[in-house]
This record gives sequence, C-alpha cells and structure tokens, in this order.
Amino acid sequence: MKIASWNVNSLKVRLSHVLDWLAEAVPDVLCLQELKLEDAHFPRAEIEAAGYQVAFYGQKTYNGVALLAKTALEDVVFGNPHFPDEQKRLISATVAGVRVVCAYMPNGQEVGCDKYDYKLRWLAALADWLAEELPRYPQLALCGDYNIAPEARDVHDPARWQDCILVSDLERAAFQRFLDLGLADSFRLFEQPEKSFSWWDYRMLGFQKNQGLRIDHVLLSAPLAARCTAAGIDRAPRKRERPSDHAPVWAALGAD
DNA sequence: ATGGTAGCCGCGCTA
Repeated sequence: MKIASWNVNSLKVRLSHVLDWLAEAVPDVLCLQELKLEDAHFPRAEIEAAGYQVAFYGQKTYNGVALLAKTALEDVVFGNPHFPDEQKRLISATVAGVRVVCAYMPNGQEVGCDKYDYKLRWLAALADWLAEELPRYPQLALCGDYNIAPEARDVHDPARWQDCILVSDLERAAFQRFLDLGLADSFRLFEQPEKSFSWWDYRMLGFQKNQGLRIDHVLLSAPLAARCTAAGIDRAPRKRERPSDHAPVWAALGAD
C-alpha cells in the first residue's frame, strides 16, 4: 500500500498534474491540500475516471483538502471535532484498514503574529484529538503539509532560517508532540539523499537552486512504521511547467 | 530592509 501527500496549490490549475501523477506513481491513497475551490467545483468525474474514489472538504480561494483512494473511503470525518474552524484543513477516512488523516496545517505567516498563534493552537488541538484517535485506530497515518521543517537538515540554509516561520522552536515542539504520540517520520526510517526538500519558494529560482524545506510529511503509527518498506519525495512534478510549489511525498507499506 | 512569484479575486490577501 502506497500512501502519498501533495499540496497542489489550486486543484483547478493542477488537475492535469494530479491525473498524470496518479497514472505514473499509482498511490493507493493520495492526500491533497490547498485545493482552493468550493466542493461544487471539485473535479470528481475526472478523478473517478482515473480509478479513484474521493472525499473532499473545500472552500473558496484558500485551504481545502481531499482524500483520493483506489478502494473505499470509510468513516469520513471533516475537520477536528475538538477545534471548530472555518478554515477547511483536515479530512480523515479509513482505507483498507488504515486510518488516514490528511492535514493542511496553518502556515503561521510570521513568528508572533495572530496567525502564528492560530497555528500553534491548531497543532495542539490536532495532537489532543489524535491522542484519542490512536487507541481507536492503531494503524494511523498523519499526512500533509505540516508547514514545519522538523530539523536543521530539513532546511537548505539553517542559519538564514533561524527563528523564522516554519522552523521556530514552538513549531518544532508542536511537531515533536506528534512524535511523542508514537508517530514516526516515514522519510527518516530510511537513508535519504542530503538536501531532500518538499517545498521550494516560487521566487528567486528556489527550485533550480534547491533552496527548499522539507515541510510535507507522512507520519506513521508504530504498527504502520513496522510495515513501511520505503519512503521518498518525488521531485519530478516540480520540474513541470506551471508546477505546484510542493512535491508529492510518499510512504510504501507492506502487508501486515 | 526589501524583494522576488503564484493563485485567487478584484486592484489585496495568503503563501
């Protein structure tokens, strides 16, 4: 079973990239973030024609998340029951016995501002909820755009990013809370190339210079981590014309 | 200290 996650930065603009990637990479589950469209405009027919079932939670202009799966999406939950939120950032479902949580975690904009405070509250509420969900769903994957680079090696230039948004101590402490719940960063279960990133700023030729951050993650509960056979980041879609600023990240699971 | 780009919508906001 292959579980993937991709911030597409507008599903309307990136639909052809998504359909092409589904055909090439053939994930069993794909978590999408930043759809930037209302549910009425979700391209359901096109995705179903590609052989995927869908569950989505969209809004106009900002945010929006979706789950695509080759088999049934069961027990779909929209948002975090413990955190009322107008911003559509979270959708969960069970696929082939795996609880998949797809998250578009807040960016935070700038350390110390109101959006940063919202980010920290949002992350804490998700961890609180997952603490309750994990006993119910021992096989759980938390996938998405975390907007957090967990370690210095996940940042192209740690000195330049010191104390900035996406790497600040409080954000990394929030990430650590997910690990403390027993989740493992699938990417780091395996040897990986140095300077592996999942997001590059559109500006200043960020991708061409590999000035990126690894902020998209597939975290796995212990029973799933034990099944994980490989994990990676697929940079190919980022090289295309009019790409998302994020690359898809993925983890492969063997049988129980 | 600022700007650079992209998507959306509407000429600013968010990332």
